[in-house]
Amino acid sequence: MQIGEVARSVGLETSAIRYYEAHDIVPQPQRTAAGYRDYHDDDVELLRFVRRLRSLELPLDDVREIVSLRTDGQAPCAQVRDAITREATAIDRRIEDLRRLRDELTRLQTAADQIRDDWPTSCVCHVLEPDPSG
Amino acid sequence: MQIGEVARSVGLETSAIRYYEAHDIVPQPQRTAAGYRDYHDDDVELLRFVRRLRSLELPLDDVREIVSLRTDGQAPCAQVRDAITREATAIDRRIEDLRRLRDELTRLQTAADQIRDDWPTSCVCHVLEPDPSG
DNA sequence: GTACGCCTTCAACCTAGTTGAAGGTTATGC
DNA sequence: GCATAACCTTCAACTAGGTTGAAGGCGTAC
Repeated sequence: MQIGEVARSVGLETSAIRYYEAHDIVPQPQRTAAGYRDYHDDDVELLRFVRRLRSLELPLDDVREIVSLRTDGQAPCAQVRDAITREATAIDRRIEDLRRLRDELTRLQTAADQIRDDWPTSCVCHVLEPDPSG
Repeated sequence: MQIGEVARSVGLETSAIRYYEAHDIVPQPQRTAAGYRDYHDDDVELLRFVRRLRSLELPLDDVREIVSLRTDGQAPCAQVRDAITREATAIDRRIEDLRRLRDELTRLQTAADQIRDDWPTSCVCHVLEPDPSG
């Protein structure tokens, strides 16, 4: 199976697959006589697994560890569990940050709408002056 | 005023200030005879303004445009308004994505907790198998 | 004179790939 | 037998927004 077909089947770009190989996320596949990558079903399954882990936005370092356990025949359950917990915590933090930021942008938009009525005697940028974080 | 003092005053790293200068976000400050950057009050104000825009996570390209209008003596209100609107939209999308992702991680954690009771006959990684997005 | 803390530039590194150049391979049609 | 298209190969450079580190100069105090 050529890389393009694998890519379409798994839902990755060929460049991403080569990238994973170059960065030791997945092992190197066999090659044809012409030097083309030649993937077997197991390789495709592994790439599908990687795509799944990345779809959870797990960092590649975590993915590398998990995949290496799996290809060693060990169950990477504990590592997957830990990685998911870490990622969930990080996402909670990020959502909270973004929510605060979104509220601030809304406040600025509201203030800007009011200021527009005074145009051109006032400027929306004055609204930016008070920086709460220092 | 030396760069270190400016950095402490404004709340930026010295490396970030040099980065902004190198990438034409802010104009180059004067130099002392020894080649040290020498900032005036206006420069510091401008850097504070940049920090404020970045605290809203506006992209540097937007910041560059807004700052260049301001240093030309024009009111960058319209651009600030547009940039804030774009950023708010992007943040809404990102929050929605993260929320979905967070829900999926929660589901996985729940499933993992149930599977742990069956250990070692089952593996949390089986929970990963169904990939909803293809 | 030397120790410390500041400053300088430049290059490399970070994440997770994407894009493009230059060139080799395979299949199809004529 | 050859053109053409659609694959594939490697390698380098680019993305965003900086941070980190090396190698060296400057300023002041002891």
